[in-house]
Amino acid sequence: MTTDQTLNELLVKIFKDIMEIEGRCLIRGEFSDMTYNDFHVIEAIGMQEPKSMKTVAKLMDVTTGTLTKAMDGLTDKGYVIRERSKQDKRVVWVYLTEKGKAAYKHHEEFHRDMIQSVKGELSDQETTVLIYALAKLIDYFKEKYGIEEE
Amino acid sequence: MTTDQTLNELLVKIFKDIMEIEGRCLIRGEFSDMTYNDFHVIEAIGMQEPKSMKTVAKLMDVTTGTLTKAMDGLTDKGYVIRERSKQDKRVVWVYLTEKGKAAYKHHEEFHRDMIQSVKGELSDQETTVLIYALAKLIDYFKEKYGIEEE
DNA sequence: AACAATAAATTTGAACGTCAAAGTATTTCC
DNA sequence: GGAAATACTTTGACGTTCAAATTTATTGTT
Repeated sequence: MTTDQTLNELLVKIFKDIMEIEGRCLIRGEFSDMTYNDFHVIEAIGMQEPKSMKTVAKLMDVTTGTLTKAMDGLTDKGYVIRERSKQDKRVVWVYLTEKGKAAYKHHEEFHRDMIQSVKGELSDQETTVLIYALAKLIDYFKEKYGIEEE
Repeated sequence: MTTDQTLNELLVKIFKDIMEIEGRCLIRGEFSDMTYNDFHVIEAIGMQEPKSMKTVAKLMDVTTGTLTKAMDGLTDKGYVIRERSKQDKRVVWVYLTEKGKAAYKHHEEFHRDMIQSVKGELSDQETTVLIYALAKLIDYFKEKYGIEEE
């Protein structure tokens, strides 16, 4: 087995594992009525001020139509509040309820835990190489495929 | 910026990029009638001998019902051949057509390019460390979350 | 040999995520 | 005031997924 094959298989497997672990760890307990996508919407809304639908849709790289549907579910389930702007009545502001903020923190905590776990398993030197390699890969993507920052 | 934040952001970004690039690079030209999922089915079928529906479904971690639907599309589009076994008439064998094999290679090439770019940027020693680090992470995931090999 | 249990695949019905395109209400600009 | 642009929602279509029901075939038991 060449190192190329090994590296490829490891990357593919890491990818798959993280997907599976994220689903398994996030959607449980008080958050079992949520979907994987719901967490990403909540992440995009953020903890700070309200955002317009347009802004959130851009952050997520989806159409506003798609977002409207997702937001229907999140407001029904009590994670998000939708409010028509009074200044500009075309605009709808969305922001997290307390429940929504709890979900945000739950998601954030998962990521923090995962990073801690990763770092706990690696030496400082290994962590450095990992960060370097990932950054290289992102640079390469940007150069070759023109992937832009959001 | 702490290394924790860096690592988290890199991982999140890598995920997003790979999803976007894979979609953008794979589904084009002669393969523009395919979906992202189609490529994963084709990968699971493989270039070698035929596989049963059951086997492919297990490899992909989906129900056979889900796979049947995906396979409907792939046979219609001419990437896969379905044949009922004569030994055991419950079993259906699936295997790639020439077109299917071309799609397999197209997908494989994308991954090879990606790996080459990573390796091109790293020294032999760094590559060794990276492989070691990734393997360690996978072991850790398996232990902590019980993620199993397919 | 008959019958029950098991097995492989397909079908059905439901839910979700996605987009493009059409529709509604509002604002901006000339 | 009217045309164009904007923000959002709705609609219709398709893809992915599952659980559960169904069909067909094989295996195991008595």
